[in-house]
Amino acid sequence: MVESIDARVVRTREAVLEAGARLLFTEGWHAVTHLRVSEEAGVGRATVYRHWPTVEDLLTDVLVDCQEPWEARRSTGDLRADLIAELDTLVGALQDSKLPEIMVAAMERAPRDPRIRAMHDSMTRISRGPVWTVVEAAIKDGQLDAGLDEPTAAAHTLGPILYQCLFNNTPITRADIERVVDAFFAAFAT
Amino acid sequence: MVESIDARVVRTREAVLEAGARLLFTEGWHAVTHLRVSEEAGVGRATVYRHWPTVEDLLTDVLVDCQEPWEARRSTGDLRADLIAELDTLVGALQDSKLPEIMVAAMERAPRDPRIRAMHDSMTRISRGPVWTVVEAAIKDGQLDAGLDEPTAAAHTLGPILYQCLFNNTPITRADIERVVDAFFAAFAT
DNA sequence: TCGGTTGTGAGACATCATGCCTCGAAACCG
DNA sequence: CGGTTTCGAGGCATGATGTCTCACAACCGA
Repeated sequence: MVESIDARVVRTREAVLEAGARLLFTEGWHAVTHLRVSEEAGVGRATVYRHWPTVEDLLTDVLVDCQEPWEARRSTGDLRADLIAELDTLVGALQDSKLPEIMVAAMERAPRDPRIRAMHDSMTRISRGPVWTVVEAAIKDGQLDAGLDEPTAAAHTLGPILYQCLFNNTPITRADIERVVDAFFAAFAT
Repeated sequence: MVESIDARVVRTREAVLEAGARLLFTEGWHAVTHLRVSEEAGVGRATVYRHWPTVEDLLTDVLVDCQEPWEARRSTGDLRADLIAELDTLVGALQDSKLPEIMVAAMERAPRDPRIRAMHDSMTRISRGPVWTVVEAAIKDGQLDAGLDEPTAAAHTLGPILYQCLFNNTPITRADIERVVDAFFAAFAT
């Protein structure tokens, strides 16, 4: 038997989460406060507090709400092409959104809030998954070193890309991605 | 002709910057506020405001103050050993201080504050320098690909290490460092 | 040594964001 | 339609922040 939920609650949650996501992805994490979100959503400030007592509650829901499962694309059998394609997708997501800022903000707050840490871990896992799918298959095929595990594979593929994005602060080109993939193969191909 | 500076000013600046650094490296960025710093330094709150109107002013000075030039150690001629040694130093600094938190905090605030961005760039350059010194020498020796530039070399050495530190959140062992260095050589040795 | 100058500490004060609460009104569900 | 629940508006307490004043002590230069 399904609990029926008050239509007002549905409307409120929808409006607030939508406004929260808009604020998060356009102005960034710091803009997501009860006050700003309530204004943006056209909702009473107290109402936002009622549903999400803390900003972390709110942000958690906002992020869960917009984490559509990011599945790995179908393998073409060409290991190099597959890996490049996956990293390309990731880079695309990094380039045209506030994703880096959100990741960094989550990273910064993770040590002080278990829910944020959970979100950060979840984001890490999601970004890592597709790469690992490809790599894992290649290991089974005997094309890559069987000693590779998921964190290590991620560190050697996502690591350089994220470094360039977060520290070098330069746009990531197709050539950059190919260099990363080729370096990865040079190091771990059997 | 040198401007003589009031001894009281010197004392205050010294005490405050020292307290700021202590707070920054033990409790982290978020702990550095005018109030906390003034208490720690045994100085009036208004005095801190007088010298550093904003927290960013304060943090900038604190960080500039503790960025002793981080010079590369003397090359032993053994490329692999030299690179491992440099990365080892970096990892040591990462492990037993709040450095990761500071880097992340700077990263998060950089887009919204030019001074913080400058600090972040400066930290990036400082961390990158020793590695590049080693790599540059190896390129001149013909041991490494002449196409390597500083950002790329950093991405492929510091990138995986920082990824492990910031995303995997696992301690970095000597073996991890060696794997990174070996992967780097496998990819870029001539 | 001394006197004018200047930094300091203590604290008052206004402001703002936050979190909590209450209330009447409106919308909802059965 | 009627009891229940949510909503919006706004009040209130709190704590952090930034500014200001003022008496005092330390400083510097003569």
